Amino acid sequence: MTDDTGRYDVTRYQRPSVTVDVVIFTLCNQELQVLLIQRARWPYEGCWALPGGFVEIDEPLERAAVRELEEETGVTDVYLEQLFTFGRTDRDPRSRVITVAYLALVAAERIRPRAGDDATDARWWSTYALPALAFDHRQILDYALTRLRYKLEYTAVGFELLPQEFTLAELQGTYEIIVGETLDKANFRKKLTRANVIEPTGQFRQTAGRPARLYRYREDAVAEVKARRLFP
Amino acid sequence: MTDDTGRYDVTRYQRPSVTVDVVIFTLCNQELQVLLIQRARWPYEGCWALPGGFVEIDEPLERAAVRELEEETGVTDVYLEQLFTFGRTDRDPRSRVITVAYLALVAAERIRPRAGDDATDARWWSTYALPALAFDHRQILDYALTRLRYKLEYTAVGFELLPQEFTLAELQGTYEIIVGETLDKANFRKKLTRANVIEPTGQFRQTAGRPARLYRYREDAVAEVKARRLFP
DNA sequence: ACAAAAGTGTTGAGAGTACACCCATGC
DNA sequence: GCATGGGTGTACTCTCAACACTTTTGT
Repeated sequence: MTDDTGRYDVTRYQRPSVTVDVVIFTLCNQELQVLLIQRARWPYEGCWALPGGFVEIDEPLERAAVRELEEETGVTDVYLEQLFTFGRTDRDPRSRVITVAYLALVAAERIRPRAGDDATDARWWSTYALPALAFDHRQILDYALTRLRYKLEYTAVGFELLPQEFTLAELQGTYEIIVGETLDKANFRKKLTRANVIEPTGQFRQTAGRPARLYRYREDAVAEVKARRLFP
Repeated sequence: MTDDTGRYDVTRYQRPSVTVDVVIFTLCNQELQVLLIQRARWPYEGCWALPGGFVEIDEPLERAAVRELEEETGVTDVYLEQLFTFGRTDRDPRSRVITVAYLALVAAERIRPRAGDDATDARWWSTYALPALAFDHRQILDYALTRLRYKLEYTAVGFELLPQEFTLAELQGTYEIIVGETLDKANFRKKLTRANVIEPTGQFRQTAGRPARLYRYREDAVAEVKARRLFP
């Protein structure tokens, strides 16, 4: 620490503002969607932005992220992961603002649509057709997308976007949507079986054809699938 | 952003201090070592800590990390990667301090030993025999170690700890020291060959036995070895 | 019976692992 | 020649990817 020399102390420094921004993904209409809110005032008035806000002085970072997430979606207890801290000096025209970005995954049916309780417009956008974003939020979103795709390759994180019980076809569809390529049914199933991260519930779901066995995520499964990547 | 509702503005918030802390690893005496500095004053007076310091108000985050690194080791242009941002409210007894942790890898012979230019004691410690650390620095260091070991499995980052030219035995030794297990010589070589990240320089190094071929890192190599993990 | 969707088996190619062996140098 | 360390070949196993196939339901 620079102040170990005795030449500086904590109060001598101008302090930056610190915010959290949360990239909230969900799966809806066969699309990966992200929640954006429309800014009501300068700067970037009318522009869409990631949900986020200032970190309170007595609030842990992650709790700030959880709070923002809850304010916008009404859900708590979802997958939340710190992504990266963005600290360019010119990223906010008002003053020096450092933002800690988080990645959240929410199953579509868990979202309680928020009554627009503070006149701020908020809606889900397809990640394939995004509007212009405020600040460096486009960069943050791209980073989040890259991380999500990458993470899907070697962890079981895809379950977080599905309901508690799901069929293998639904899970495969999730993966296909996110990574943007089709996967072989048989091989996908074999890998999941070997990874040992899901278990059948014993229930079935009616379909147009043969009923599909329902699975759930194994609570005792290791989040990190050590063995190999889950898809090609 | 919470202030989009119009109820808040930037100046309304008490701001935390923001620091960077850098976990600087090197390889020396067949050990993975980390650079620590001894604190001269309260809090944690006399205690060892990671090098770090406050982020200037007009200074990008990464530049602050580079600056700290240069102050302590005299080197620039080394491998530097943002690790994680630690934001517990009680991590610094002086006030709310959020720290952005960075991971740096420096080849031992690049280090210009710094004359103790500001009476602060600084030295390298083996990661196997660490002293008590100030703040939450032990947690940060453990996180850095985990990340380094993990990253070594699927990237070529190990080269950063070696001189520009190295033998395969030296490279294997690096990996063995960091992951803490012995590797099969033949298989290690085959994997590196397939990964296509190194090339022979044409030079040789004298040894007690047959001279060893020298290699260098391929500039055009992709940092991320997509194919497979580099070791079992 | 047929369509639709679930679910399985087979096969060849390549990667991982273990271990034995050969090669070049100094003394 | 022999010790020393660098460097290679081989054989067995496992995983991967592709693709054809069987099973169970509704109509």
